[in-house]
Amino acid sequence: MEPRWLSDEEMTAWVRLVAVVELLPGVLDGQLRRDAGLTHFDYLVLAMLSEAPRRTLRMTELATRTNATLPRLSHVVRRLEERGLVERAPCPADGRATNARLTDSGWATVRATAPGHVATVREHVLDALTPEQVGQLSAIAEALLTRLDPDRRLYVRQLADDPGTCRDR
Amino acid sequence: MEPRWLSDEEMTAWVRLVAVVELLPGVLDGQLRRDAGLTHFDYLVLAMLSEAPRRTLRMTELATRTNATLPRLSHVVRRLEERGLVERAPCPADGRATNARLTDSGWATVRATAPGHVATVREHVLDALTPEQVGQLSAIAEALLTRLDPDRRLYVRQLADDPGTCRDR
DNA sequence: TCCGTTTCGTTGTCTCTACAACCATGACCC
DNA sequence: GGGTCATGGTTGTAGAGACAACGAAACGGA
Repeated sequence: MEPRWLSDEEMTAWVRLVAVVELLPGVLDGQLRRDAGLTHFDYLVLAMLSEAPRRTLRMTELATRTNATLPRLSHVVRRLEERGLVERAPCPADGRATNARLTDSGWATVRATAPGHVATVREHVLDALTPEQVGQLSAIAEALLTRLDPDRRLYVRQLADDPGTCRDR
Repeated sequence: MEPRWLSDEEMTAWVRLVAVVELLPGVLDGQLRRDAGLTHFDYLVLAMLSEAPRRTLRMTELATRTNATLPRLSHVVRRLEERGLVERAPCPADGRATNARLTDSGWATVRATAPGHVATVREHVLDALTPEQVGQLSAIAEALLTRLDPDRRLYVRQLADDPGTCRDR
């Protein structure tokens, strides 16, 4: 059962996409590590918390918003907690759940780090594209995510009424 | 020095791109690991060798074509050699250089693995896009690579007369 | 109430990657 | 020839992710 092979156009697009996927994390990690001792994933965790009400999210919700598995997030949050950037506390309403909260120190770190990070994103990604291409990229990435994450469990969604935090009943 | 912030369109595109970059490697690694015990990067190394004349490339050239650093490649090739998929031999023409060569076993592995890998690429990436979007993706990725790898040292290029292999003088 | 199942999260182990240090060879130049 | 520098590659080690196993709390019937 031979599969449908790739056309030249498809092969070119695929090779380039693979190269981007291989190189982009290194660029992001490099800048953040030099400037703040953070992984890009660390930054993502802190950023998601910083945007949440009370700077607090449940681990599961945080994993969803950072496209991560729970074990991975657990390790990362433990390390961030050891550095004083995040706190963990059991959820009063659900004994199984844990709330992660951004500390003042973590908040300060995010604020100090964001400008450099945004500059890097501009320099290496957005400013390389025309406004039209930014729109195309958005649509393409959205289409890919429907295949990469069919259940739509991951990546950001509307937050209308669910704060994602575990509070008192 | 506040940086230029991101517009809504830019932010959306960026968030989605980050999600793709986060999820795609897992999908590729997962299928290849289950079916062949290979990392996607392992597969890339084997595939590049399989397309080279005499199934042989110098380590530096192989690193270029796989978008990898030399230390990383060195570790990977050592492990592939331990599994009998690749051989290393000093280059007769340049005492510093090492030629990596795909063994018959490695060749068989590539041939056996390629169909499943291509099917995965189709299913999770290319078939999610219209032909027009494939072209857009190609152009966008090309534009990004000029920023991510300004020296153009990495990723595939024309192979006109340079075989990339170190042979006898 | 009791038992089975699901959900939530942590931990241990193994593999892989990044980074820096290192060694050997070749190239250049006086 | 003998410095000096550049190039090609390997190795050691420390850190981060994948995966599986585990435990604890909630839920859902019988």
